[in-house]
Amino acid sequence: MPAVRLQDVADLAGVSLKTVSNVVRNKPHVSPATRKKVQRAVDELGYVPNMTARRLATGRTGMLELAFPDIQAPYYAEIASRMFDEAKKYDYRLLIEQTRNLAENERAVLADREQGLVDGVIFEPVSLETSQIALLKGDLSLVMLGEVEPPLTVDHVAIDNIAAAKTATQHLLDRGHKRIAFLASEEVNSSTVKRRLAGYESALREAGIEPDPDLYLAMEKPTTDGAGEAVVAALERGAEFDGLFCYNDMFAIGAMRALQQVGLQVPGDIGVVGWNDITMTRYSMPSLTTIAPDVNAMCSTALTMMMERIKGYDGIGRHKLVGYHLVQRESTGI
Amino acid sequence: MPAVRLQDVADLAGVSLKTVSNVVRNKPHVSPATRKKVQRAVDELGYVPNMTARRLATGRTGMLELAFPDIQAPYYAEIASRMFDEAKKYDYRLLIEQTRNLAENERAVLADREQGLVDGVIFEPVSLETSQIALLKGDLSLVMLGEVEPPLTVDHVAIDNIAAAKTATQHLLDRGHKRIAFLASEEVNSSTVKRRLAGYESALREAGIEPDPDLYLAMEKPTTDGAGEAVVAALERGAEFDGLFCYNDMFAIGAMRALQQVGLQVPGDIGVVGWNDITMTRYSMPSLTTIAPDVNAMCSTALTMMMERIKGYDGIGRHKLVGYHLVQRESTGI
DNA sequence: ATGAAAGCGCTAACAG
DNA sequence: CTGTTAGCGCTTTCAT
Repeated sequence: MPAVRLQDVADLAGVSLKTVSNVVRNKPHVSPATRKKVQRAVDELGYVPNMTARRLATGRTGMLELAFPDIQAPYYAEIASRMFDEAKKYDYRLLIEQTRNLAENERAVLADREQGLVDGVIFEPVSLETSQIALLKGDLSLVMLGEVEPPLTVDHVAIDNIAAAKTATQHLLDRGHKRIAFLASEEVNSSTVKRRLAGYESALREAGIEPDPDLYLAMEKPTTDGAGEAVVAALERGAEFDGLFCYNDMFAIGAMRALQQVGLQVPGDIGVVGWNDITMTRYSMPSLTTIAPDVNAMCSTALTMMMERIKGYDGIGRHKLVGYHLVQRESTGI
Repeated sequence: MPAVRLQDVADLAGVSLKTVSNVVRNKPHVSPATRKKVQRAVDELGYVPNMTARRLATGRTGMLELAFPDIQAPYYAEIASRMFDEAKKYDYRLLIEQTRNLAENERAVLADREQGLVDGVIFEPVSLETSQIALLKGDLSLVMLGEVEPPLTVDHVAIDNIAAAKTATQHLLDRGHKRIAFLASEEVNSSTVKRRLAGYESALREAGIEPDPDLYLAMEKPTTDGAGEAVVAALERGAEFDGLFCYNDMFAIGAMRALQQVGLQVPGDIGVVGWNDITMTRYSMPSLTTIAPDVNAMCSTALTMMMERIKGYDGIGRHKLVGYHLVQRESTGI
């Protein structure tokens, strides 16, 4: 079954190669009669265009890269899923690349594009610094996701982390919790942690509460287990809190499990809030109150900007914020 | 920054295009001196090979497609993650395609390959029938995952679902549970459901228990919520059971949540076993006993077979089984 | 409206 | 060990 080529179809239809090409790509300048004749030959031979050849000729790959830490993290899986759908709208396919939080891999993401594999990269870096990104970017069409400060030339979409963190903390305050702890790992993404911490502190101060450094629960390991361990360690060293705001949902789930294991009730003794609204937050015991970023808007905004870049827009980097809301569930009462 | 080509490097280094090509691809037949000279030119110009052109010339894309229902399902996310790593070993990249359980999409997976985008497809179908797969396959390098009966020409890797279901049921029996229910949705993948049901019934019969049709809990919707609803419905119609074997972990988590919500204890009143050993099973309340397929072996076996197919092996389809084991957690007592 | 010819950048015979 | 010559299959001027 040696691949059938444009020429084969042209021969069978008795027209030139060019005409077949026009028919296949639905270009104008072909008479209906010719079109029909060619179409029949295409069907008969089962012709399918060779994308690689088309790419070489057009210089367009029809492929976008989505690079983030880890496809196994539910939040990223959700982003991937949405991006797949969004890319399809523009007739683009998505190539996923996992950085595993390694600066080395993040660097490779920006360098790889020269391989001509993709037309653009949508990238959520966690380790790479702004200066490095600017350095490596070159003329790559790049859109960044998340909180890392992008270089001036790079488009960027995120949610307002400070405001959202404030919302989460305020919710805990509203529910009557007074001593609220903040659980995070600097290892994940320190600039984002800083923003959420700022929002958390700001909410406390507005309520007349001075943030207690003792209630900043830093995790040793940026994992679900690490979250549980950090909470238990805090309890053991005598830290007292009745509210817990977690950097992400998995940390919150790990923390809730650890709390319940040492006999504390959620939300009875401690109210817990997570971040991301991953699917599992609806099924954890108790279900988890969380900050839900508008992932749909994030993905569609990113793709829109990407398409503009690909089409040639070469202006200064645009910084867009998308919405979020707090979803209240059992972990903060009902 | 107009892309620098092989010829540009050749000009600068003062050698032929072919020699540069040899240096870039680390081929032999190049003197160390020349190699060094060329390398310097490559570095100076920042030359990076154009993959598209290379593909067109070699006919090899260096890309594999992984097609399955849904990247957001934790089990598939795990498979994807492992496959990414495994593919990298062979210098292949992975293109993910979600079928969303639609036969139409599954058909497209098998047809798309002609686009020449990928060298092979690793495919977990749930809706497509064997005959259709055989029809559409053509000369595509294909390896199938999961329980669908593959055509004679197609390679296939799976775990022994009947034996594993038997193991799960036996475990419940061993823990003293007598009336064990089976929770599944025919909609997910009916042939797999049948196999697991067979294993479940076989374990019961060996224990001298006649399977009670009343304890086959069929879900209306193949979702986590659907699992909870099915369990509650069964309880309401008076079904009595003290053990529950679930088609997958998410269903088990949904079921456990529903059971606890109506005041039943897990494992006190009802022992629960899931399937897949997704990460969340370690953090659910209670943590979930589950069947853990050897995903690593599955992925490496699939890739090995794929590489053989790509290299030209054209024999009959090979059917490989990989291992599994039962991981005991709190949902069946400690 | 259709056809002929010239590449896209690279690899792969085949000479030298 | 190095250089020359054809393509890979498609798109795209430029004629016709």
